[in-house]
Amino acid sequence: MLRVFNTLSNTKEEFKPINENKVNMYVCGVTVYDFCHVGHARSSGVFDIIRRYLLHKGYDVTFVKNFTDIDDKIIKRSNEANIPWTELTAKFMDEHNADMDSLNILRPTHTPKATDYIKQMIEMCETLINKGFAYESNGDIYYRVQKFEEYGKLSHRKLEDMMAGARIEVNDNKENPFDFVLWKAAKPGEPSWTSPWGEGRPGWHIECSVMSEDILGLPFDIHGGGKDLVFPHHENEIAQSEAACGCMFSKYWIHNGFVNVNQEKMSKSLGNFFTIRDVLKEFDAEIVRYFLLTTHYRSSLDFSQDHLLEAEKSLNRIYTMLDELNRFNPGKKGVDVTAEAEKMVETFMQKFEAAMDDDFNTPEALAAMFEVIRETNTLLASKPNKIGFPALLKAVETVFCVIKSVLGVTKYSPEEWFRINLSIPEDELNAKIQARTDAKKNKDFATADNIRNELLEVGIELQDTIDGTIYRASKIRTFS
RNA sequence: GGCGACGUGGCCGAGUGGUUAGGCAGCGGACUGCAAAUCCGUGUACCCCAGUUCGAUCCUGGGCGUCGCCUCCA
Repeated sequence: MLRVFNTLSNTKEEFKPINENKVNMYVCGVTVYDFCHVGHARSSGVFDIIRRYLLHKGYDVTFVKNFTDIDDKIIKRSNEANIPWTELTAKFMDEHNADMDSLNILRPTHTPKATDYIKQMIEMCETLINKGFAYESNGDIYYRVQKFEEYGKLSHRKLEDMMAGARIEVNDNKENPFDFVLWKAAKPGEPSWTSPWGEGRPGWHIECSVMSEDILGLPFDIHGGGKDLVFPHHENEIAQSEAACGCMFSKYWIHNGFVNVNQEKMSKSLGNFFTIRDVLKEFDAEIVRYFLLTTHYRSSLDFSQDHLLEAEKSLNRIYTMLDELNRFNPGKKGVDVTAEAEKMVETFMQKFEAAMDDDFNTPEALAAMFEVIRETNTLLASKPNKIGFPALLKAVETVFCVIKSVLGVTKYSPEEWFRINLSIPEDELNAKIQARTDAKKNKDFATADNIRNELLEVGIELQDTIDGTIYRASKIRTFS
């Protein structure tokens, strides 16, 4: 039984989709005016894994992630760069997609853009005005927060409490300082659309209300995003959508924790962010993806080079096992490990699903995977015979098929993984390995060790096995 | 000021009212020409104080500390 933590109830709840086998989910995407940073990677990674696990459970998942392609920051940035805002947003949508692809994040089923839904946003404004939930003021349209009795139910705060500690700016156009804008009148020179209230453009929150309803219908199953969106963004979405339709908006609300740098939230405003692009120059995308799995999605995740290096070592351990498995030649002698292999898969599946069923506990799921790795290494050391080895191979394939499809890591073959960072031509390397093998044959261990040390300095590690010498290349890093 | 989260062994990080998380690093052993990889063994861990309990790291109350939301933000 899958249990998910619902921000709305502040508890883990049994997950029961509204329609049998169908899951509709909507995740808030990015405002496209800059490159994505690691915080975006986390959010995207988290919801990708949630989606993949739901698929694994057999659900038919429709996954919507929007692009916010009109807002103050976009206008500002396009003015600064002196390029049309549409060009700016088109560029960063492409860049966003490239980053997400490299992180092995499945493309959403739908990726609506706010500006494609202007008409529907105007209609929702009209509906809300007609129902008394919104009002016009100098060409702006505001949501009348006090009219929506349940306002605050997601973020668990009361309007009165918020008013008491209010530290928000006074705006003469508003009836109440917590009223938020649905539609704003255009200033001269700004991009704008024609509306019943004159030229203007949409406020931020309304796009998600409109696009989710248009594509998924109401209510839908899961609405997600970063923790920082709980208030005001998601609270406001609920107010708009539930007031407009008179029904439930989303059944489950899922929010991911932040990425921290030195105990502080990584954010644009603090300026302590790393773009995905920059991190990928130093670390393979799979390392970044694995790193995201090492902490539960609701906790904050501390971003540092050390943690990425640890993630890399963990992946090395995984690929080492897979490599040794691939290279193993079973003999006539040996043991039949069929029973152990079958038991191993069974135990893994049980532990893996229990972990993921418990609010997508990926660190515990990884622990189950590492148990398979140790067990497999042990079984390999016991020399499986021609009957036992295929059973072991099949068992490991079954396990890693799940790891690949749900967690989205170990997409490489071991050969690829240990070759990504090869720093010298392979011919040259093979020649050196041959020279060392010759030296070893002549008991000239000094020469052999020199060659080995020389290669180690360029990131290539040699290992002697029964079937000859193999190599593993790792990235030479300039820092630390 | 209002609301909330967190504090686990050298580091990271799950979890539980009494019985092994897992990874990284360290130490001892096996293996190796030596290594590496791997396996085996190895750690008086749960911020402080009080309470509930036969028993609390896990429950309750208080304290200290860190962080987040309340303004754009994944």
